[in-house]
This record gives sequence, structure tokens and C-alpha cells, in this order.
Amino acid sequence: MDRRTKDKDDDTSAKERPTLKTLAFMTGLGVTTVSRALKDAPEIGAETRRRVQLVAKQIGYRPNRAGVRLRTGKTNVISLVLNTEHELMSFVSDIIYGVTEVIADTPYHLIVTPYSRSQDPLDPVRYLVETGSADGVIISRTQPNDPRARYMLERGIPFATHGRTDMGLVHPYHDFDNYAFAGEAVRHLAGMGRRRLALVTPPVGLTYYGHTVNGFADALSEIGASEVPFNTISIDHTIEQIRMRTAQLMRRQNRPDGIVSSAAAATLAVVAGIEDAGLKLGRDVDVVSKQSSELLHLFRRELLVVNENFRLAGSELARAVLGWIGGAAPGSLQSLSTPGEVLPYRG
Amino acid sequence: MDRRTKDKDDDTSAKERPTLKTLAFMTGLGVTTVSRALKDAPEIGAETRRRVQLVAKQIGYRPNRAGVRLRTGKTNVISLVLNTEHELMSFVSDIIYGVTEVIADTPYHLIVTPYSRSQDPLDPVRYLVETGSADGVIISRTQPNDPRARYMLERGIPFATHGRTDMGLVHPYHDFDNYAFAGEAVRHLAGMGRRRLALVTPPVGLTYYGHTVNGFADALSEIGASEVPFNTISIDHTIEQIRMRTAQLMRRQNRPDGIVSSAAAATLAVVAGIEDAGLKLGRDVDVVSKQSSELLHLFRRELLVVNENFRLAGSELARAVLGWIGGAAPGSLQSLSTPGEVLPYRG
DNA sequence: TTGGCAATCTGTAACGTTTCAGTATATTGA
DNA sequence: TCAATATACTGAAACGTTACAGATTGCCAA
Repeated sequence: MDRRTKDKDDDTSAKERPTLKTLAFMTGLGVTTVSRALKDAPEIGAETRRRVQLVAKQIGYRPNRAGVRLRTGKTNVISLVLNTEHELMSFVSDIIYGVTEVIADTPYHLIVTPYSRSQDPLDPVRYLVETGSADGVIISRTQPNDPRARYMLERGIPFATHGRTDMGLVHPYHDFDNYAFAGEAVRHLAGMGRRRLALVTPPVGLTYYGHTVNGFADALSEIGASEVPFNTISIDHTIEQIRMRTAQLMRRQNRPDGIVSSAAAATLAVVAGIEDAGLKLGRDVDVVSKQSSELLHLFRRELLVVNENFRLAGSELARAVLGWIGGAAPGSLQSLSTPGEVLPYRG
Repeated sequence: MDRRTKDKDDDTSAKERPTLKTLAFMTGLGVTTVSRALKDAPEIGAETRRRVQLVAKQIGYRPNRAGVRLRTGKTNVISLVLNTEHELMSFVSDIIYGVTEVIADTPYHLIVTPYSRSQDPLDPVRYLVETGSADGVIISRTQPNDPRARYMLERGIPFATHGRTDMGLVHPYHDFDNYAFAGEAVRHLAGMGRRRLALVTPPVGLTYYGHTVNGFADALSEIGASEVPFNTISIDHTIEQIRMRTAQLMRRQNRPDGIVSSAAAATLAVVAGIEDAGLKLGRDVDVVSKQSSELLHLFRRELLVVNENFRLAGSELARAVLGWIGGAAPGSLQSLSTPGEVLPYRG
């Protein structure tokens, strides 16, 4: 029963990291048996299984990722693909924390794959897929007809998108209901007597641009208010651009008395622009803004805010990807986050 | 010359990802030769080398990371270790972008390794080292006597710290000169006639807490101003806490007429607290704050700011780690970023 | 001619894992 | 009793790479 391996490189329990071979030697079993025992394979005796697992735990065995990856192709990696110039600041940290929260007690690692202005957004995704660098991918800045989603769907690699697509293809996503947000914002402003509203849109081309614009427009016509065109400005513009164009807009005779903004940073610029034009927030104009951290009310208490939780988004996206990797149906891994109500300063 | 391999699994140039074997087959060489040719080994003929590299480029050969990692132990991974509750928002995104910028045209991937309140900060580092998950590590929230730095130094794994240590051990770091920052801030406030100054400190225990406090104190005594103790509040406190305690402080008879703040988010809270107390920024009190994005002047134009560039920090840290991995002397990979001048609102 | 040597190239083994195709032993069915 | 079958285990091969220890060739000195 007390057999010993007679390999030339007999494991003399050095200070090296334990491998299956180490475990095999210690338990007197074969490497195969140890491997199977650790993953609860049925053809291993119950006692043997317990014994192997005990020893493994005792000596702190951890499977070598390279070995597993080489043999099986499984990387145990989730990649988060980020645009290095246009992502919102808070978005990045919160979503990363959300993701790590979920993968913390899994064998997964999170790698961040960046791309920049100069690159085709498809590039990093293609790289990941071609080199087999990840088991799952999370992308943001999703478009209605998104080449990345299409590409990954074709290649059969699990992914989740932050934001929906509109291609008639089904895949996991997490999205914030920006249609509802814009609608609520408009209704709230209308409830305050505001009738001439403008919208600082999401980046043109992204899916939630459409959602937001539609929610805005539908609510406007529903309540009989009118839009003051502010079309050429989106939250992807620089602070300076937004500020300048807001100031211009607010100096026009038919200026808006209510503004809806899709992001907190843009809102700071909008308010600056309003004040540049000599107007006062809360008196001449009201602003409803999305925010992902609780900072806007410190900025101006007259601001009206709707919270969007990016940390939650990160968690949901991670859960979705892991779910798909785990074999769940992509269609069952979609979630939509409903905006809370429009919040005034709460004392 | 036109030899062919006679392996059982002859590569028939399928749609699979090319490996060394594929290249060997295509060039009629052995895999060893191909391997060495690709890394410009001297014992390979010049023409062969060019030929192999040409073919490799043509068919888009990319070395299999798992293969390399298993064989050599080299992971081609840099890990950024982050605290999931106390890192500054902007810090995370900027530093990540800074790092990715540098490693973009290297074979390195960036993995984010999180840890939270409940954990010993040494845990994630220990994990990385024990599992050999990274070739290099970047840590932040550095302490004067930092167990993580000591640990990695002992194990001989390359790393860089954001912030310095003070253990008499030499290792790469990047730091912002917070001693100079605090001094400049104090001098600037003094130049405006402010004499009773308070400091919102960095988190107690971190190295730059000491730097900041010392810079503050030294400048105070240099110009003969006095400190208004505000000791128990640091930028790690919540927005609400900072706001409340600032309001308390500002209601005291001997309140400060100048405040130095180590982070932008804290500054928002400080200003809110000042206004809660019925005082006016710029009239009753002036505030000098560090910031990493250009937002504070939108918030209140009376604020005085000093910019800290976290993206640069990320780049420098990445360069430092790569340098150490590449064999440079740790002592030559240290950099200190000098604060620019204190900036008032620039119209 | 022969031996030596430099210049190029090659096969084998190994990294740690999982899968495949077994083997040995005990158990069951007839 | 014998064969079939279930149970519990095992070695060898393979994933793609690099290091080691050769092998082959041509050239030159003696």
C-alpha cells in the first residue's frame, strides 16, 4: 500500500510549489488519480478523494494556471475592454470593482484590455479571440449594430455588453434604462413648470444615445413640452466644449429652462456654462443629471440627480459572462436596471 | 532542402492557430530552429532567420502564452493591486490608462488584483507571488514600513510602489512630492494673508501622510503661521464625515482661514462644510486642493488647485517594473513628480 | 588525407495538466 | 465455474514552448 514513485526526479518535498506530482508522491497515488480526485470525479473512491483533498488543502496546492491553460485551453481570465479616452472616470473604477467582487471567489483573473482613439474598437476584441487570451469578454460603449458583438457571437466566445445592441441577435447584457431616465427627467422638470427642455446626449452612435433621445422626445410630446435643440453636444465632448456651447445656448432668446444631462462630468460643465451666461441654476433653469457617485449635490444643491450604479453594472456583467461560460442560455443573462426617482438635494 | 516532417499529425495548414510546429512545417525547418530564429539567436543563419520571421509575420504567428509560461515561468503579466474601497476614483482609471499606455507595445497584459477592507493587504501580494501569477507588481497605498514591499523584496519579485517606503530598502517607486505640495499650499495661502491653517490629511499610516504633514508643518513655522488642528480627518473618511467635521470646525471661534486638502473629493466635502457653516469660500476662508482632473474649478472658481497626474504615475510605475524585470538596477527606477504651482481659476 | 572546428541545424525532454486507453481486482449473473 | 461487469486506479500522450545535448556540413590547417 505504501508504494513510492521511482521517478528520477523524486519529489523530496523541497520548498517548491506543490504540483500534482507532489501530491501523488505524498498520497502514494498516481498523478491521474490525484487530478481526478481533486475535481470530484465519480470513479474515485470516496475515502481516496477525501484523503487527496485533505493533503491538497494542507500543503496549499493550487493548480498551475499555465498547465491547465495549455492542456485545456481554459484561461480562467475575463477581459474588460476599455476605451482609454472616452470612458467615464467613475465608470472605470466602479465597474472594475463590481467585476472583481463577483470573480473574487472564482479562479478567474481580470485583465484590462485597452484601446484608443486611433484603433478600431474591434482590434482588441480580435486580439483576445485570436490569441485565446480570455474565456469571456466584457465590452462597453455598445452600438446598435455592434461589430464586436457580432464577431464574438460568430466565434462563439462568451461575452457581455454594457448596453444593448439592436441586431436581432441575442447575447448577455446589462443596461441602465436610459429611456426611462430621460422620460422621468422630462416629467420631473415639467412638474416644476419647465417647458423648454434641452438634452445633453450620450455619445452619438452608442445604443443608449437612441434610448435617451427617444425617452426624452416621447416624454416631451406626452406632456406637451418642447425641445430646445442642443444636438451637437454629447458627453463625449470636452468639458470646455460643453461649457462654451452651453453658455452660447443659454444666451439665446429662446433658451431652455430645463436641461437633462446624461453624465455628471458634463453636468459640471453645463452648470459652469449656465453661470457663464449670467443665469442662476434653480431660478432660470433646472438641470436633471445622471450621476454615479454622490458628488453632484455637493457641487450645486439645486441640481436634480438620478443615480446610476456602475458597480452593480460591473457585477451584473461579470455574472452574465460567467453564466454564459458556465453554460447558461445567453438570453437568460440579460438585465436592465431601472432608474430610481429624480432626487433633489436632501438636506 | 525541401524536407518534410513526417509527424503523424502533419500540419495541413488548417484554420487552426499557427504554432511553432506550423512554422517548422512551412519553412521545412525544425521547431527548435524556428524558435531560435524568432528570437534572433546568433547560431541561426541570417537568411534562415529572415525567412522564418517573414513567414511568421505573414501567417500572424503569435507565441502561445501558456506554452511560454509553462516552460519558462514567464507570465508576461503585470499586476496592479488595488484596494476596492479606499482608492480614489480618478486614481484607478488614470493609473490604469497610464500603465496600459506603457505596456501597449510589449507582450505584457495587465491584471487587476483587488483586496478589500476585510483582508490583510499582504494577502493579494502573497497570492501573486505564491502562484507565480505575475512577473511584476504595482502597489499603492504605500506605508513607511511596508510589509508588501519587504515581502516582495525577499522573494525577489520585481515591483514598484506608488509612494515611497522608509525602511532603508531600495526599490522602484513613483511618488508625488507631497512635502513640496503642502509647503507650496501653505506659502500660497500665507501670501494671501491667511494665517490660521488647517490640513485635510492623507490616510494616516501611509507614507505620504507623513510627507504632507511635515511639509505643512515646516512651511507653517517657516512663515510664522499657525496650525488649526483638524487632525482626525483624512481623505479616507466619507464625504459626509468630512463635511460634518468641517462644518463643526468652521463654526468654532478660532476657525481656520485657510485649508489645504489632499484630494479633490474631500475638497468637495470641505467646501460643502464651509458653506454649511454659513461662510463663504474666498472671503472667509481659502482652500488649496490637489486634484487629478480639471473639475474643481468648475465646482467653485475660488478654489486653488495643484494638479497631480495619475496617468503619469501609472506610466512611470509601469516603466519602473518593466525596467526591473529587464534587469535595470532598482535604485535607478525611482521618480519623484514635482508639483506645479498653485493655480487660481484661470478665467 | 585527416582531424579539428565553426557554423547551422535537429531531436528529445521537460514544464503541469487532463484525457485516453487501459489494468487489476473484486463482484455479479448464469 | 466462467465470463461479464463494475470499481478503483494507472501510465502514456498531448497541449506549445525552450534548453540541452547532439548531429551534420563545409572549411581549413597540418
